[in-house]
Amino acid sequence: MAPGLKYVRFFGGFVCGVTVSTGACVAAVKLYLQPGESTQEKESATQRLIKLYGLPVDGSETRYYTNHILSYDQSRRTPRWVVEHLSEEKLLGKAERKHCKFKPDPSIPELFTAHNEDYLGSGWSRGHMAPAGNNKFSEQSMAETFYLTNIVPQNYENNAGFWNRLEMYCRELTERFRDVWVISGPLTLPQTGEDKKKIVSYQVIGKDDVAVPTHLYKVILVKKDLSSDALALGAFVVPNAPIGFDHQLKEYQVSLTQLERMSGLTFFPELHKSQSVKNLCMLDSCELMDFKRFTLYITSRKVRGVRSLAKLEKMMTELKEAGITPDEYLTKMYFEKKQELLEKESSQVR
DNA sequence: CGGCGAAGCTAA
DNA sequence: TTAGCTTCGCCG
Repeated sequence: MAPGLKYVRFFGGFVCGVTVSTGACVAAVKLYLQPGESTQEKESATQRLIKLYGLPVDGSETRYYTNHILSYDQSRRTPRWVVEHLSEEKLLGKAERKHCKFKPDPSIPELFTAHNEDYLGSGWSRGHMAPAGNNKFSEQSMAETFYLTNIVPQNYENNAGFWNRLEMYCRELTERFRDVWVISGPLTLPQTGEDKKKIVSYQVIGKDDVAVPTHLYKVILVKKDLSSDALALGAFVVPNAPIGFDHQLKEYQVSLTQLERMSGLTFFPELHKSQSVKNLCMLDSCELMDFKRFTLYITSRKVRGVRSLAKLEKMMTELKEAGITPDEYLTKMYFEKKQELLEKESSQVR
């Protein structure tokens, strides 16, 4: 392939691709034309550099998807931040994650993208920043959350456990607030050694050296209704490690300023400090599902997808052995599934 | 809900 | 024969 052609594809792919970032295109063109707009007779060496060869590009421009927005870190092969909006309506649909596949984001140049092979067998799971479960209303938007631009290497237990319950809490907030905005992303925080020196170190995985974050953050901003300006905000920094039911979400709350200092990001630049923003954990509970409720929820999800009568009975037995009594919802689902499987299995035998 | 990996199938 | 995809079963 000719270098010239490769450059064109590269430029087009990542400034003006799927991301619909017309703003970034305009900005890039403007910058490029600036030296030409100069009325000076003699161009400076700097202007010639810009005109002839251009300045470095970091690929961090804002990328727009159907239901999330993100900035990508081409060096770490993970997002820097991912923004999404949640509402009750968006959680109602029927889109299913089983129809989705993790895949490289087609708008990212091959040189800078992560691949599934980086994650598989690495000891780390592929953790969504904008969760699939927030996109029940649209197969398209759910599929887009499986692009690896929205994924970070995440501890299995954390992903399926504490972080999962935090995502559930965000969805629950839509029951009490008209608008819920969430910003999520990875952090590689300095750690103090025995000698008191602070060192930033993080694992990288796969051929693409995908950075494993030490922590994950989530900023939650809620607005009660259309008439009121009242806002509440919570910022959380969670270790990328197993976190049991003996820990509370509030243990991981930090001030927005603290998180901004850690991340190098300004999260709501137009939200003036003067405007009154309440502490989310004062206005709302900030309590995640406890063990019993969580187990009941997970079991009901498993019952929904179970294939054999034997497995169904086994699941219910194990639940009771754990000292958990099925609630009304699970009981109803159990009997429905039992009836369905009885009909199916009897028809197969004959 | 959040994931993984082995088995099985298909196409080149 | 093998790579690549789908199906299936598994776990927290």
